[in-house]
Amino acid sequence: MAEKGVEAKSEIKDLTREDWLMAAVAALAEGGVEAVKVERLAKSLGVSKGSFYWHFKDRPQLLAAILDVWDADFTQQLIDNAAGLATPKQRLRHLAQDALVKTVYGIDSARAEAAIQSWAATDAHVAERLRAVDAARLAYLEKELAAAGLASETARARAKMLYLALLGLYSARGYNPDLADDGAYLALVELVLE
Amino acid sequence: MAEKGVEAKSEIKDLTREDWLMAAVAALAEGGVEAVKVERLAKSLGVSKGSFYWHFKDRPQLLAAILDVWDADFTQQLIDNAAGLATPKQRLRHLAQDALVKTVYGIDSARAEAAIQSWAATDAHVAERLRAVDAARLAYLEKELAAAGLASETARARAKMLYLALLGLYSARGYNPDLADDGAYLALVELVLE
DNA sequence: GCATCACCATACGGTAGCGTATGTATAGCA
DNA sequence: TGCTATACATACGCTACCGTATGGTGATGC
Repeated sequence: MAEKGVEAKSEIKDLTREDWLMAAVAALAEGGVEAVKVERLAKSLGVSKGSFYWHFKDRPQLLAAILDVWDADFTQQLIDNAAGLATPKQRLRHLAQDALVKTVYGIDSARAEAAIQSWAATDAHVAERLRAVDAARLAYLEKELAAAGLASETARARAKMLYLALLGLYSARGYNPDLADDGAYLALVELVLE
Repeated sequence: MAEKGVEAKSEIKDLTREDWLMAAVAALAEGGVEAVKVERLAKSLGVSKGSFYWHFKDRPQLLAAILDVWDADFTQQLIDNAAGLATPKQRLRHLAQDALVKTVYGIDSARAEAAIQSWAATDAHVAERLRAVDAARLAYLEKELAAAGLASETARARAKMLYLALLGLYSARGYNPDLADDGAYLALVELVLE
């Protein structure tokens, strides 16, 4: 009786490692690292934690995998997406837009970033990885600002302004949407470009 | 034999409610809300939790008291300190300096702020109080920027820029001192003032 | 048609944390 | 010398976690 197509509609299928990972990232974005608990995720996925320990060695391994997902899917593509445009100003504006609207796999990347930020404040490994990401983003901003005609010292300072404001915006998204004003941020981009 | 001066040097004195509170605020600044645990604080204070439950009803009451301390001692004085200066630009510059260097009771107020920020992302009561503080700070910045000669729409947008960047700087202080660059922030203040 | 393997459930021991109940030491005071 | 209040210690039951051990089940190979 049961149809055997490659994928039946929504049969009670086994979970994949990615299912667990995405649930974990979602939990991180919503409640911070302290919300990423094995047994809570299991309940939210409708399985027991026996499933988790099949796909992962332990909780630290899950947390490390979360960072990898964030690094690969939430971080890299930002810069890549803008690379095609002609002028530095266009690229910077496009990058700002991207940084503001992005949701990946249905997860608000701003809240994920904010969660990782505060996570980094208490975990040296996370701090190290985050610093690396920050450095890459800052270097890119600085480069484009210099290409847009700013002196190198000015470009460096203004890159930090842009990035600090972005971090603040990510932080504010979690509790104060009125403050987390995309328009204000875009206005800052214009201001920084003179 | 025992001297009975009002305060002997450092006898094994009983703790006060304030001792507990300050330890709690310090723990919050260093490890976030999740680090504010009754039994951990007790150990760090060299007493048992019997002491805690003498001074406080329960943990929620401690957390509420933390917010009160932050509100009163970390928030209000900032604006008050700048009030005496002559021109709006002077007041804004002084305010920026204050926001950057402030440590209260030996606690880095930036890290405390960052902790409260991420706390607000998962607790509606905290979010509400933080929004009120944000609104007051923003209103002040906007007022001074307008007094410095900016059009009202511009003043509002630039107040948000300044404040978002400050939040970002607070966030970065916890893990990336190079990014949390006071100089860049002060340069932003100047840029915003044209 | 039976063995194997992928995937999951169940049950367990252990820790950290909360709040409560109750005992205890000390100081002030009568 | 006893009475009382303050400030803490100790011991308890409870919950939420982690990780492990072990058993079950359904699909697949042969």
